[in-house]
Parts: sequence; structure tokens; C-alpha cells
Amino acid sequence: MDNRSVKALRRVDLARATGCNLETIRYYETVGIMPDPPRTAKGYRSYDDIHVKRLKFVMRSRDLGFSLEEIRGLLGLVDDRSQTCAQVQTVAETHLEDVQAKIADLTRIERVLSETVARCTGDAAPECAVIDALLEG
Amino acid sequence: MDNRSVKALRRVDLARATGCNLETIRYYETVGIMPDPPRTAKGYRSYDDIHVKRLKFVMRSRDLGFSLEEIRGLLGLVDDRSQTCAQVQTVAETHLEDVQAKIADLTRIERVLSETVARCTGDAAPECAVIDALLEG
DNA sequence: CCTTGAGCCTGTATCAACTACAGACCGTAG
DNA sequence: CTACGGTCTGTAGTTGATACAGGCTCAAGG
Repeated sequence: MDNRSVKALRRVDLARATGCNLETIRYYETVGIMPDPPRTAKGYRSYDDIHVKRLKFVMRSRDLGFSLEEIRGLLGLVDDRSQTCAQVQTVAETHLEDVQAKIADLTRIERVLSETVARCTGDAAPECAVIDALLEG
Repeated sequence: MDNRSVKALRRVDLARATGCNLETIRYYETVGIMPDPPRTAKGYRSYDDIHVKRLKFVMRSRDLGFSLEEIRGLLGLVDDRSQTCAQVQTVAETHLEDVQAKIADLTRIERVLSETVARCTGDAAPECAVIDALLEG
């Protein structure tokens, strides 16, 4: 009988299965993003597929720029599935607006910066358009 | 005789003149971004126009997303003006590339996020496209 | 049986860039 | 005189990890 899918995983296995840093897993446990896993008689952490799934969820969310606070919220909604969709939509839309605001900020910065750099002669002189812009702003 | 321009400023005056947080000024002093200002007989910090100028430079640079490390570098070039332009150009161009990379990242995130949110029905159901995307990714 | 190496455990320190607070002192106006 | 607002220092907290120290355990190879 094939029970690979319920095989107990060590921490290093979980790290390999997800690509997550070993220490980061423990960090997520201490801050409550990941549950404290069951322990073996000797006190070793013992993981299984649900941990792999949850950690992947967390990593994908982090990859999309959700904060750990936001992820905590999303996980709560996953765990307690009632009225989920509308609430998730709110979290995601708020985050989307944050991301769009950041893009707008960075785009402004990019414009100012590239305009300024373009005025740079790049020679060995002590006069520099970038410095002037920063000094006179 | 009008000597407003050389009037000694207290820390709170410097904060008001620049819009910088009071505590941030001290922080910049401890990390060497701002010089330790002269003290009065009673040990109070005493600032003048050069501090205002320098702090404004720092704040404009921060606003453009330069790290304190990068700003330290720029300030060094301002203080010791020899071969400035070419070196400043290098710092600014590297930073510009960082900014562009961040914009690219965030744009990818924005696309994924808005596509996912668009599939959201937003109703009171426990099924949610966002959660599914994060779970199955 | 013993050693070796890999893995486990905990706790603590470090990073950026601030922010905030505690506890004490000072200086001036009413 | 006392209240208020300012100053000083030192230290802790924030976010999201990452790294290391010091010690324990386990499985495989000789």
C-alpha cells in the first residue's frame, strides 16, 4: 500500500518540498503563520502534506507582496470558510490598490531619476547635474 | 543687521525647517549621515543653514528611493568634489536600474492580482477564485 | 561498537530605516 | 512658583526574515 502522501516529513524535507528557507519555517511557526507541528517522542517536528500546502500558500502570497498580517487574514478565511469570497475580495482589492500606488510612486521616481541622469555629462568634472538637482531640489 | 541666515537652530527648528521627524535627525547623526552638531554650553545641539541644506539633500534622496548607504556615498562625493560627475552617474544609474526592476516586479504582481480578483464573484459563497489560485498556484 | 556527518533543538543577534518611549533635566512665561 | 514645552540619553519595538552558537540525536559505514 502506497502511503507516501502521509509520510512524516522532517523540517529539511519541508524546506526542500517548498523551496522555503529552513529558518524561515521556524520563524513562521513562532509568529503563528504556520502551526506548531506535532512532535515525535524525541521532540522533533513532524510535518505532512497539509504543512506543505499551507507553506506554499504562504509563499505564493508573499510572492504577490501580501504582508504576513494580510496572509494571517487570508489563512483565517481559508480555515473558517464562511462568507469567504466577499472578504477575500476585499483583502485582495486593498492589496491591489497598495501595489498600484507603489507602482505609481516608483514610476514618478523613475521619471525624475532618468531625466536627471540624462543631464549628466558623465565626465571627470566636479559639476554634476544629479548632485545639483538634489542640492537645489 | 539681519543675521537670520546664521541664527542657531534647535533640533525642533531643524525638524520644522525640513519636515523631518525629530527622532530621525538624531538617528541620522548616530549613523553618521548627519554630522554631530556643535553643542551649547548646556549640551544642547545647535544647527545652522548647512545642516538644513544637508538634511534636505538626504530627504530628497530618500524620497527618490536611495538607501542610506547610497546617500552616504553621494554625500562623500559632495564633500570631496573631485571626479564627481562620473561617479555620481554610476550610483544614480545603478539605482535607476533597481527602481526599474522593482517596477517590473510590481507590474507582474499587479497583473496576476487583478486577473485573479476579476475572477472573484464577490458573493457570500465559501468558494473563492483568489483562494483557489493561492492554494493551487 | 564506534565514529562521522547530517540533521535536530533552542535562544539570541543581526539587517534597514526608523519610531517611540522612559526618565531626567532645563528655561521661560504667566 | 509652577506649568509647559523643549532638551538630553538610552533602549526597545517594528517587519520579515537570516544566521549563528552550543548542544543533542540518528542512521550509515567501517
